[in-house]
Amino acid sequence: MKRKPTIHEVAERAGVGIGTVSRVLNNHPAVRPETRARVLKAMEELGYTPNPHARRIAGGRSYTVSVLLPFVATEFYRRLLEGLEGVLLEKRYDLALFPILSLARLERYLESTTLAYLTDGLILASYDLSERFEGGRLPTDRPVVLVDAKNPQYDSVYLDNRLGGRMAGAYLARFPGAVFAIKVEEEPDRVFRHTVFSERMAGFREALLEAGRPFPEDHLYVTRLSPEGGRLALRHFLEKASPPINVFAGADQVALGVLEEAQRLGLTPGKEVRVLGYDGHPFTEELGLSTVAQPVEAMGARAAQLLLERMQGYAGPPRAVRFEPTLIERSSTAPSKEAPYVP
Amino acid sequence: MKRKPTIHEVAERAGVGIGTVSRVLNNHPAVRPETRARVLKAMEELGYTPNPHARRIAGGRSYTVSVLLPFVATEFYRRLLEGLEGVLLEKRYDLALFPILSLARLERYLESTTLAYLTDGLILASYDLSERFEGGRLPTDRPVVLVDAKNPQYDSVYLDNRLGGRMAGAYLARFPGAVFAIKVEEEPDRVFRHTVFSERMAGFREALLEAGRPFPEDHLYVTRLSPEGGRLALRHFLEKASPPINVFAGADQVALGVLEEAQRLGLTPGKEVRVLGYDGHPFTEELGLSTVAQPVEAMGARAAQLLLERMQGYAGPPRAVRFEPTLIERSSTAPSKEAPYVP
DNA sequence: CTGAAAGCGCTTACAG
DNA sequence: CTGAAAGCGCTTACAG
Repeated sequence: MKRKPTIHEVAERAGVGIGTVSRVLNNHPAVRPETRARVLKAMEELGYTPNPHARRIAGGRSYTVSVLLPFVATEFYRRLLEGLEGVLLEKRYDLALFPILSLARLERYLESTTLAYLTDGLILASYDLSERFEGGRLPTDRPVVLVDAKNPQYDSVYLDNRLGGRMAGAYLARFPGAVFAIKVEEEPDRVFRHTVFSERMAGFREALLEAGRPFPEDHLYVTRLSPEGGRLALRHFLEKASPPINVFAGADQVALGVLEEAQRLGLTPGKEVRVLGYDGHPFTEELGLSTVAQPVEAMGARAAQLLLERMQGYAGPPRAVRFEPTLIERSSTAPSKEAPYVP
Repeated sequence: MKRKPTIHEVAERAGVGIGTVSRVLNNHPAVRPETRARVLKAMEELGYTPNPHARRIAGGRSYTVSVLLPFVATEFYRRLLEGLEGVLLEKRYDLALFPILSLARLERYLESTTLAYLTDGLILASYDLSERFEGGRLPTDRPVVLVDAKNPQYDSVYLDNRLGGRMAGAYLARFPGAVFAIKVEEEPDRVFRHTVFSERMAGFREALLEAGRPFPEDHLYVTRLSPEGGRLALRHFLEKASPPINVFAGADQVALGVLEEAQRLGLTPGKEVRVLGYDGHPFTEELGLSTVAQPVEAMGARAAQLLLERMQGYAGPPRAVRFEPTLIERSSTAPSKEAPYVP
């Protein structure tokens, strides 16, 4: 395999100095359009791509951003990364992912030796770090943006999960039949714990209360995040009440299992068993699963923008960007078009 | 926050040239022990740590290794990384983790722009890549080592899962009562599919056959990898046969659910329900869960060694290192000490 | 608008 | 065994 072309070869081919090549690389305005075009062409022909290590050494920027995220494999993080990547790649930034498998690892990430620390900025997903670090601040001088989490010390992009829970409660309260809910359990051994599931459930209870609908304790089923948890939950609920019943599944993954089990039992979703998910993941559409949708990609994109601004020197106070969920009604709660939902 | 110290400051403090500092950094033999000691002391006092970007630029090595692994959060990968880190950190190499969320991402990892590609070597975990890339080779000129996977083109470290399945089958065949098994389903949308669960089950069936024990089709329950899957499985099995029954759970995670459900139903593990897991994860010990244990940490360590050799220039033919599992008998299959298992 | 030069933090022959 | 120098692939004032 032959060596990667360098800036020198590009310069030679384009008939310019290496400084000029560097300028087009960095979108410096002081380059004549024709010159720029020639350089771009040379890069194209050579298959040139800049060496981030050299950029880091020379200019102090490596054009890569670290994303620290929980080591849980869900559609949520897939979508979040899509949102982040969308805006970052466009600005020619690269992402380095750092799944947090343990606290020791997180700390190592933040040590100065590791590459993670040597990137230009950090996105921290889903963790409330205030309890873990002194003063709630990460030991880094790089800009940091939180997403799916909130902290007064950093720019944060988050969803109002309590509102989402309230929407779910108000919606299901309209229907006849008992109301049930599934709460996703936080893993006890998870390095950091996030509170999204509790928040959803708190909002849900509030809304039911306001609607005057009873919600006895044994109408709540707690399980880990898995479709099988949803299956077990539905079996449990059917021992408590007869159809029609209404189930707020707390997460689309779990709602999927409720649908699977309903089908196995010959119960019609949207009729005998109304199921409402949470997340708005792509797969809900083809399943006809009603859901409280989070604009995950948009949240990721926004977080990336905030970080970009910080990396470009913005030094204002921490910003908190709040997103709201949307309830999407599909056949799992409303088989017919007769009664479209109007909040 | 003040700037990181550089090699120059270390040199000055130690009263030597920067070349000498670099030599002790790289364990070059031609350094007088006293000089080395002085330099080390200066580094210590300054809190010096070398800049990997500069090292990469200057010497062609960044002392970081990329680990590409599936984005599935299991104890298995946690242990694997421990094994890898153990030997790599000792040799002053750093790890960069690249969870493979999608095929597009894998390909981007391997493009020359990204940091992943710019590390010194690659560890690829659990994926059989022969179907995905032309000629079964990754588009990189860095050394590559596979772990928990096997490919004739690369150094591979793998477990004999078929043997593990056979051991499980031969072991459970000794007991009275019907034999059941849980097969973990491969996620259809997983970028690459690994075959470990099928291999285990194939070995299991073989051993039962050889032992003359029947294994009807409906004694196999298929589920995703989750404790809840194990709970559903046990309920299913108990509709097919009365205790005592024997369950090969295929994975410790799933076996955990079988134990949970047995407890819920008031059935005694090791007596009414014998449960055998697979993986040998740490949590099995305190649960008293019998399991077919994989030496995951050792596999990781071995893979790291192979990669280290390659990075140091070893150019021999691909090596395949096979590991064997061990059956650990605990109370979930043998409540008393009366009949210790001797294969 | 552009080139030549200095410098980023290292490594590595080259001399001594 | 060790220092001084050249060079890795870039960026960025500095002159023009």
